[in-house]
Amino acid sequence: MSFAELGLIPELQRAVTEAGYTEPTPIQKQAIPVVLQGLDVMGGAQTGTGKTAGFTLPLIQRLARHANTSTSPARHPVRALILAPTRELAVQVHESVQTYCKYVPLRSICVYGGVDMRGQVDELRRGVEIVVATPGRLLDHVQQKTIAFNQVEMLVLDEADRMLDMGFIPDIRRILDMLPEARQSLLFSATFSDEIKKLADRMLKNPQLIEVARRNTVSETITHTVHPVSAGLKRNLLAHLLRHAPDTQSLIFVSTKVLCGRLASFLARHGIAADAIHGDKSQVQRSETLEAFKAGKLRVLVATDVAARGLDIDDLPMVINYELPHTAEDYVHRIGRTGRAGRQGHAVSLVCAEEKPRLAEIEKLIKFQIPQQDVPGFAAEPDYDIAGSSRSKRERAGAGKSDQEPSRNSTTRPKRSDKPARGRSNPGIAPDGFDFSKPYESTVAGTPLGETPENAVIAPSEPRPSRARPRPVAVLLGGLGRK
DNA sequence: AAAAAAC
Repeated sequence: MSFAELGLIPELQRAVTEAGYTEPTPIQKQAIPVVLQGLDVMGGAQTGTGKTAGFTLPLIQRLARHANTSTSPARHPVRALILAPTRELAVQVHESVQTYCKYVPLRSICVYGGVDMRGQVDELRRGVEIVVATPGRLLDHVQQKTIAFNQVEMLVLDEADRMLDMGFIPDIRRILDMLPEARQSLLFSATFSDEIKKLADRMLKNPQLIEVARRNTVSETITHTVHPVSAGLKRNLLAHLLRHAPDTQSLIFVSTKVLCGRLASFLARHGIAADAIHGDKSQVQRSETLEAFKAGKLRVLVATDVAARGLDIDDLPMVINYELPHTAEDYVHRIGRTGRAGRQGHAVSLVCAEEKPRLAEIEKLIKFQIPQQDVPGFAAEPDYDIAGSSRSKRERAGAGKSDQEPSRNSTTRPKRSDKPARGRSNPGIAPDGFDFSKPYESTVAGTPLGETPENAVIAPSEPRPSRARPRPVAVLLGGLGRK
């Protein structure tokens, strides 16, 4: 089966061939003919299945029926709207649009926040048929009257379930209310919850259901590994793993923005080309970092779940879950960044005792047990199997050390008990005295070395200069009801 | 539970 057989016009076939594709993926085989007919679509597909080309190609062809070669802006009204939940995702979809528009006289733009509006306004004024956007900035343009929706023929909602999670639904509703009734609409979502169905009812007319690759299944080309490890040794283990795979580019997921930045600078300070991407970084930084990673200038990208879904990085061989995600579904999304398009991929998870329930949930969802592998020198403490009870946490906090009982922390910080208690003999303190498992506590430079395994690879480095912290310790502890 | 997204 070729793209020509799906009914694509020569201009698109040529662009597809030049992009290096010969055979349509299952979702493309299903979606392209249906969209070409002008029907509404409710689509369920994982990322990495070719979903984006599955809707951009027929969308472009529909618009190309009446493409206008005039240079007059008035001849280039907005005719298609594609909405995505994150800026990176919008950029990526737009790249696909641009690739396939190469031999078709249609103009497109990507519109998102965090950057100056003027450039976008100028481009809109010159006339564009296809707008790829994140909802907030799009509404901003509506308010400024720099965009008009009265000629919109097609609407695509990508990653609708994520939009829902992110609270975009009111924005989506407002946009829907402004669009012409007579239009073709496509909705893509990884899950079909009641809320998604409600949105689909409102947005789609007589939708064709397209679903490939059963939801929450993972690619067969990915090998999964769990390394049991105590929380305090995680970053040492990470450095160890990275060192033993020197030519491997990897994407590392953490669950908070603070840890994200700290882990990246920790790795960078130890000679690994690493940077961080998360929502508190400026959009310029986010774009530059992602580009540097894609270009191979960074070996390691540390990310929050901003990067969990949809991001397409070619040939990414390894994803590491520094912390397991809080919902099992996010595991599927995160590791979906590797092993794409039939390639081999590795999904490695560093799991401490408190995360075992999450691991069980993940294994239930993906329907198989992930092999566990102890790394010599980093194996989790004996009570690894005792998940959850605060008593075991307290014991664990002092595990292997008899000289000091860090009772202060273990009793006053119940919510952070999965992190190692602070103390002189805490193995969570690295040789440089930097304990980044404690987001809000400053670490005194020159803290005596903890019990680091013999084969730990952290090189000694300069004591970290003490610097101002965003929030004083006393305030935080007070807030948690200390004493 | 945390993350993301408009100014």
